[in-house]
Amino acid sequence: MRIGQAASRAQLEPSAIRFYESAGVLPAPARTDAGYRHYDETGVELMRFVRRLRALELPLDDIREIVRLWTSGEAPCQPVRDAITRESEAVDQRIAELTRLRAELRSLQQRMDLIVDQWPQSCVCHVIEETP
Amino acid sequence: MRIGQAASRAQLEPSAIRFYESAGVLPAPARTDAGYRHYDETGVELMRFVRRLRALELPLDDIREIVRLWTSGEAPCQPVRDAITRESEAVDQRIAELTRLRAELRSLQQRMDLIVDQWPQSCVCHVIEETP
DNA sequence: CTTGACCTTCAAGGGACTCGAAGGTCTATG
DNA sequence: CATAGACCTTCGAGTCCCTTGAAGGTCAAG
Repeated sequence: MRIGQAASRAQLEPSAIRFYESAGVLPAPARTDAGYRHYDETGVELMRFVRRLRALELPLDDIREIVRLWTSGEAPCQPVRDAITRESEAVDQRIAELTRLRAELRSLQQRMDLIVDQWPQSCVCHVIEETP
Repeated sequence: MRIGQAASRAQLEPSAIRFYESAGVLPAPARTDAGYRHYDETGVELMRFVRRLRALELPLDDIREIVRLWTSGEAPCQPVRDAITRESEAVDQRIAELTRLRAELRSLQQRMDLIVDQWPQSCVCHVIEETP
């Protein structure tokens, strides 16, 4: 099948597939006489595998290595576990950051609403200037 | 003062200041005879203002507009409130996404640990292949 | 006079793609 | 058989927010 159908079956964009190929994540497929990429079931399976790993927001560098082992017949279990561990920690950190940020934004909103209620004409921006 | 001192007083990198200037966020400062950028207190204050808005992870496009009003004497209160509202919603959404992702990652980790405990030699990657 | 710290500009890189342009191919229909 | 329209190709540039590096100029202290 050609890239469009492979893409829709793997739930990826054709542009993403071409990008993964150019980035060395997916192997270069066979070509038809006209130069069209030609994929088989295995190719689509590999795309799905990549999509699932990307859905976990693993970096492409990790996925490339995992796919390399996978396609060379070696089980990439340990790299997968390691990548998931790293990603898990990164996600925890980012959630903590965003939680702090959300509190900060909420507090700013409340203070600005308060000021607008009390002195409708006054400027509200100085609340930004308080924090160091 | 020159860019280095301004940067350390505003808690920004010199490269960031140059970038903000090139991006039209900070105004171009005066120059010494040798071509060095020369900043005064107002310049540093503006840098601090920008840093605080960036610490809220507001996009530079919003900050550029806010700074434009600010430096033209107009109070940018409403744009600031709007930008903070947008950012607040974006942060809420991202936290929700990451929370789902964290649950997914935790679940994968647990299932993989379980498999490794029970069948130490078996491949663990097929847990990735279950999800659609 | 030299050393070292600071400054200048410009170009490139990172991450993970998407989009557009210019052009080739395939298929169904009139 | 011609042609419309859907699909494919490559390549380059754009997104976002800076950082890093190269090549070179300036300044103060020793």
